[in-house]
Amino acid sequence: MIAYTASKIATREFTAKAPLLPTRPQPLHFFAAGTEIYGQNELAGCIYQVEFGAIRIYRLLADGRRQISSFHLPGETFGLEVDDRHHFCAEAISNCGIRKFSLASHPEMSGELLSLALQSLGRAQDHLLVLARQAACERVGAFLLELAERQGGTNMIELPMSRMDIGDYLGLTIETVSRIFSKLKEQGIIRLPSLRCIEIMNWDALHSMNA
Amino acid sequence: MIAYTASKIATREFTAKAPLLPTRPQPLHFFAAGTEIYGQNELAGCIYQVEFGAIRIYRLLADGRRQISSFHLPGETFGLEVDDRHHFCAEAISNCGIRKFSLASHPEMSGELLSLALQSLGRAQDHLLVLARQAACERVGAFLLELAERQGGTNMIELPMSRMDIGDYLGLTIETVSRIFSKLKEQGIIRLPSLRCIEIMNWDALHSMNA
DNA sequence: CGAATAGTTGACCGATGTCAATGAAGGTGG
DNA sequence: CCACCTTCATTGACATCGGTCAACTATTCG
Repeated sequence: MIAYTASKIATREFTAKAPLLPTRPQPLHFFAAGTEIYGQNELAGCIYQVEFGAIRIYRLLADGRRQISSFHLPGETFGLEVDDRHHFCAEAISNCGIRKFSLASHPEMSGELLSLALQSLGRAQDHLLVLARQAACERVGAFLLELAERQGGTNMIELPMSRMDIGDYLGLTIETVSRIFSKLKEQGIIRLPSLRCIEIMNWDALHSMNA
Repeated sequence: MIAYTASKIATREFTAKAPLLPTRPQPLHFFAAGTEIYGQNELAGCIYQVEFGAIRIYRLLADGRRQISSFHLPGETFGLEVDDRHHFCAEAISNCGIRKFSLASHPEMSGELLSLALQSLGRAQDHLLVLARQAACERVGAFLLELAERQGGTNMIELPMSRMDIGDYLGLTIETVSRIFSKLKEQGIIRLPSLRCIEIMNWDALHSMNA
């Protein structure tokens, strides 16, 4: 659908991360930005690992509200479900390369599943805390810290996702997200060299937003 | 600490639920209302099953804000952690009887762990959706439906927890929780025979609050 | 270069939080 | 058994944060 240009494949996305599933090389599947990797109610049974690009996992409510439960960056895995159906959609945010592992045909992976499930659980619980008890600016702060950490602790955060994605992840509107970015910029806590890039100038300030 | 009176042990709390861990009878531990079952940062490694009573799992932020991530009713299990430490506190809401299964000394239970983890994950994800994208009255509606379902689909819901617990679970203040209960009562959707008991009069209305 | 899309900013409003007063329930001691 | 006291819940008045609507700006893509 969308031309696959080199510029889309950001350099940092090739950084290696805990390679959980190196059983044997699986073919790399490409997904253009915006395309669906799997849909709600489809049969589950595979684990996906991001090679490059970024993906979002989300649900839709009947009235169109969307809730993004997680983003996944290179090296990270997704696709594990509570039962044999997908309860979420997975979509490529940017152009992606993804490796797919069928659980049925890789029984040697079953040992990994518990640790994958626990990792997902831990992230969900952390996210829960943010959504339940943090104000908008604290949510954005937590989001930036989380992204920075998952990108290796760098000052220069790359944002593969749109403001709308961020809002749907944090339970905020795009306007609020935008306003808070502007406020943090005014306060010298971050810089915004470009729309999809944030430089953290004051880590302490970000950390002190959270308890 | 608190006298253990028969009246505290509500009758419904003995109803059997999916007995996940019937490996062999474990001694029943008693916890008085308000007492801690385990604390944050303590060593983990056990699974707990509620025999009767109710417990809350929560974290505290530095400024005192509390987030309750889950409640557990008779038959349900809790205590599984992402690593070897507890990241949450567990407290008895009412007087409780609890069975404790050490993972180390019950290797035959390891098969259950994945399904326990996935069940926790599923609940966390559902809760996430509620907190991220639902208004206060929708949250309360979802909470009532969840409790009713976990109590066997009954119309008469017993609330073992205080308004403050409910607020800390739903990311609301006690005043808001109280106001919404009052509003639902006015609209004839629920009745409040007593503080800790809610009768659902109009299921459709509750369901239609959520998407 | 122009159109479409994404992001920012401002004005305004409403939902929810805060603070305070009142009311109800349950436990304790007389 | 009653009265008091403490704790919990409800209700109201008001403030505030964040959402909504709308205009404007910037960026991207054709």
